[in-house]
Amino acid sequence: MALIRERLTHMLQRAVQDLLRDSGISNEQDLRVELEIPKISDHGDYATNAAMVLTKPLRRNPREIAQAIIDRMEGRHELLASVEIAGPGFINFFIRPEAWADVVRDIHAKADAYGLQDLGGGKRFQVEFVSANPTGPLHIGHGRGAAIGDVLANILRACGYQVDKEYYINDAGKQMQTLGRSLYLRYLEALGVPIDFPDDHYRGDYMKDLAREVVGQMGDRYKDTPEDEALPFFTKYAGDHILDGIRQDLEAFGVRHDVWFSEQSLHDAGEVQKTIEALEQAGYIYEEDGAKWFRSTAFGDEKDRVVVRANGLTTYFAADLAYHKNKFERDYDTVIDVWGADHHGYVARMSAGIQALGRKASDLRIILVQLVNLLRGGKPVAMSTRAGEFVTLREVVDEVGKDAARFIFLTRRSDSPLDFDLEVAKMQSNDNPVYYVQYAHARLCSVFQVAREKGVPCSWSVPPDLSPLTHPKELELMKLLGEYPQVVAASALQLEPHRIPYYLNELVSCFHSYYNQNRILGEEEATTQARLYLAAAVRTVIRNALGLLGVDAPEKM
RNA sequence: GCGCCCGUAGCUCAGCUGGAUAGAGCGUCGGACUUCGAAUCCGCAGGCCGCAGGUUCGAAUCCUGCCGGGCGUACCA
Repeated sequence: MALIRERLTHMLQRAVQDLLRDSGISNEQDLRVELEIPKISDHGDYATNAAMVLTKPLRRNPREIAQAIIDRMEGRHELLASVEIAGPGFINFFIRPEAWADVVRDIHAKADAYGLQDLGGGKRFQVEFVSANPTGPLHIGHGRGAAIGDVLANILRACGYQVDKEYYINDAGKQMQTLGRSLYLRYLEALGVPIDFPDDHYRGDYMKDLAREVVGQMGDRYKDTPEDEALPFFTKYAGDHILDGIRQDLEAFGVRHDVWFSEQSLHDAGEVQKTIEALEQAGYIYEEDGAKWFRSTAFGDEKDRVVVRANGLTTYFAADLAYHKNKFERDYDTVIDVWGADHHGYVARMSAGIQALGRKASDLRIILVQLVNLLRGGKPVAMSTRAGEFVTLREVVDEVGKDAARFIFLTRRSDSPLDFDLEVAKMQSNDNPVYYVQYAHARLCSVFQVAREKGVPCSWSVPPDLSPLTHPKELELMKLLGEYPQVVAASALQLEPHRIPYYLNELVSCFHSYYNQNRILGEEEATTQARLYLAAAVRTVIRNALGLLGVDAPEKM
């Protein structure tokens, strides 16, 4: 049973195509025919700009065109109560009220699968996100990236893409040496050896904790070992344990990556060298001042970039090129990178890189996540990684909760900076948008609980008669429920997870309003049955949408 | 200097890749619980969509130039 929007879209498209063909016009590609829900209910349940868009190719008055389109919409009387031509040439469609019930039956039939669809055709996507250096705990900025990447992947999966979530571990290079040495020094310090701790080492308290841990396990075994011999142990220990902590923090935040990819493994397998050779063969490498340069300007970058320094060492960018080459060799159709916006300067060169390696620019999509300003009571909280003064993601999750933190991160466009005030997040807990949504779910569960206690039937093998659903709020609810798949699809195509929380808010707001005006239980039996059936559909959609967001849908709160 | 992002209600932000009279939450003020959960609902107030041009039937949305804020501009990782 096709949904309202689909049926209407289909009908409209056929009419437009017929009209174009009859006018002797070949298929126009870039016709922006849209079917939207007007802001004002007087403008119909749906409206289209089709006639206005056709003004140019047809060279006719939009209102005339509108009438021609309507005349060509076959079978419209089954679905439409009326059609109007309005304003500059909008066509406003008024759906027969009883048709909306199809949406509710459809939701019951699909249940958990309502909202799932096949846009991707099984195409393989990879979403790489967080990828924080394993040199310290995750902070709140990582949390935002984690929420966005995780949910984006969920949404894409819901749309029929085959998606892997990946974390790139920067476990190579000088920083790891520095990390190991930081731990080594803290270790000695914990054993009472006087040390001089350099400014450019990792100063955070977590290193002291880790050092105490080593002392607990190893005692003074490395106290008299020469630094050169001791360092490999400390480097590995620090890297492993910090990464482990990151994994646990992500877990507590509801994020689980499918693949943890080591940068070091690229070096070990010689892939960095191979990548440079591949670029050389493609003619994009030249030498200058003793270094090897990648000609990224050939693809619109501002300047060329060094891949091998004069001292013979490869740059981080070279490893990143190898990494992306590797991604595509793993047969991903599209690769999505979620980066902090402070890395935006790297977009052009990375795009150049994959193009030089033979991929289309559109095969790599980079989402820039703006920074998070952490506040406490309106005042900025100092965030310095070097000095070790920062609030970790874990602390935030412990303080405000996983659900609230995720929801706050997701209820903003990623390219908009975000103020995250801990005090406000806690103080507001009752007015927090996430509780607003969760409350609706709990409320619905409660209604069903009461219904069961009263012996009112509330599970159906056959849909009840839905004709009692005539209240304006009921029609509005059904209309909104019917839009859910469309919202998920748009969210996937635009890579914009924030649309889901906004939709949820709208749906839930409508439900709360409805609930306050009407009783579900205790009405005449047919009415109660129809309303319960609708309520169950609302609950399903809330639960499905929250599921995409990785936010719990509690039955009680 | 150059590049990217952002300027929408007092505050925080949406505005669906050009549509009709620009929305929501918070905050202010005033209302609604003997009845399914008041963590809710209803109402009032609040705007030259940063400024100025341009594109067209139509601009918060697209283009150009300014103003203001953030970030970035390594043979660092």
